[in-house]
Amino acid sequence: MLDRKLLQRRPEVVAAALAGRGSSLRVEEFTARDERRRSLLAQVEALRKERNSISALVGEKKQKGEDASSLVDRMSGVNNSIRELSRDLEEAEAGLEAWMLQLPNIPHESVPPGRDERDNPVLHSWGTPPVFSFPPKEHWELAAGLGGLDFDRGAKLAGSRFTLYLGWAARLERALVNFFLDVQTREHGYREILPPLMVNARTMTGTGNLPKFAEDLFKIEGRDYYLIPTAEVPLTNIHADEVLDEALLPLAYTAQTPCFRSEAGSYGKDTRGLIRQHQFTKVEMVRYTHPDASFSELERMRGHAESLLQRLELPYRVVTLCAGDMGFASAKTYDLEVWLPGQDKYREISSCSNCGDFQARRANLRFKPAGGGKPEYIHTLNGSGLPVGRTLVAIMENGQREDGSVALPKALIPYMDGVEVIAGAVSL
RNA sequence: GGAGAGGUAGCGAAGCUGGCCGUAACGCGCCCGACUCGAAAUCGGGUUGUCCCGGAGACGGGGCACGUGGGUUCGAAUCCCACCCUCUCCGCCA
Repeated sequence: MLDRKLLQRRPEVVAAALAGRGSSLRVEEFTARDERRRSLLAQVEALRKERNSISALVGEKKQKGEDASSLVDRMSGVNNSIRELSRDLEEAEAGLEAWMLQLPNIPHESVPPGRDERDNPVLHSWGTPPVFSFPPKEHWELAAGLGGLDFDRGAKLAGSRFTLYLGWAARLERALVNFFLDVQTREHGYREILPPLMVNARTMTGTGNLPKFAEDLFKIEGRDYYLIPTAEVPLTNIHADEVLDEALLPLAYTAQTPCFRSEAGSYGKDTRGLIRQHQFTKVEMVRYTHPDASFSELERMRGHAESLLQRLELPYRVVTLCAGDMGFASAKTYDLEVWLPGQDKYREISSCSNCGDFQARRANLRFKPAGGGKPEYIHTLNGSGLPVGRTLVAIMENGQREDGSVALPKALIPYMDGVEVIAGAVSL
């Protein structure tokens, strides 16, 4: 949610930002709605003031035992007006609120302009894509020889975009989760959280997943429960409606959770393999920071994600998302793209965003400044560190050998009971 | 699911025979000051949020908020109804 004051005082700033994002919302609509709301509010408040003073007079008279019936008569007229105008005011407020919830965040000034992913500049690259003496396979082709990933039975059990992991693949999934959490908690200072996997609409609204993106979510029928599409949702809402001491900042949380996504808009995309699933495991990072620190904290958090890829010896590059390609709630986003030899291209594996105060306004996340003063909105950041399925894909494709086996990164071997190579004969 | 208790400021807690008690008693915490070489202890003072109007600003005027939403009433933290959540006991359950 954007600051109403900003929309009131500098509508041109918001208009320019919306245009840069390719949004069709028009700021003039805010102005019209807000003016109507404020005019109604002024009327209602004046009437309420009158009601309060009459009511006080009635109280005095009654206490003295005097007759107050003329005042009581006058009050019924005032009350009727209040009732009518309040109804209009409520409608105006609700309409404005609904409109505001549709507004995306404003890109930070350092965000490059652009329409879509083709306009995302590469910040830097790490590692060298491996050279193979044979045509590298995609991960699902490798899995056909190695077992471990049973796409057919996943589909039988649940449907398309569900996969059954067996043996080494299930074990590798668990190894990656443990590896990621160990690094994040021991070395990067994150506190491990195990949040609910279902949350209510209020929580989904806090992060910006509702009301606009209901289509992307799985909802429990007949109940106010939604399956989380990422741990960002519960982690960012942990302190909703709280006022934290400034001394607590920055807070850093991590959690590994299944993520559930309907993938409603992606029919036909990535239909084979693990790249795009309805359910996948992800380790997420969330940071709550002082407003002055959020952009430096974004760099730090991106470093945490990069560190994981480096330890896994996976070549990647970092791109800065252009204004037109950024997510709804983000003020600035870096994507980490890992090299996939089977696809012969870089594919997104981590997204690190600074949402500024956008989510904090929705979720009512504030801190009390150390020197005293009014509560201020916290800045929230989130990043994947890392999604487990896509990491498993990258490990398979980058570590593949001519015989169809897969050499594991050294960092994972302790987590795999010393197994160094996944081959057909491996039994885990 | 059944029975009972409760949801008030950052935290704890009073108020709940309806009207100067909601800038909300009292306690803790926090901030400023005194004492001290300094600190602790002690003493004095301060400390809700939000929205609207006016003002460059210090600030001034007003509305709202006692879990949420309704209702009764001239007037509701206080009475009534529904719902949500927490705690205790019972039942059921991994």
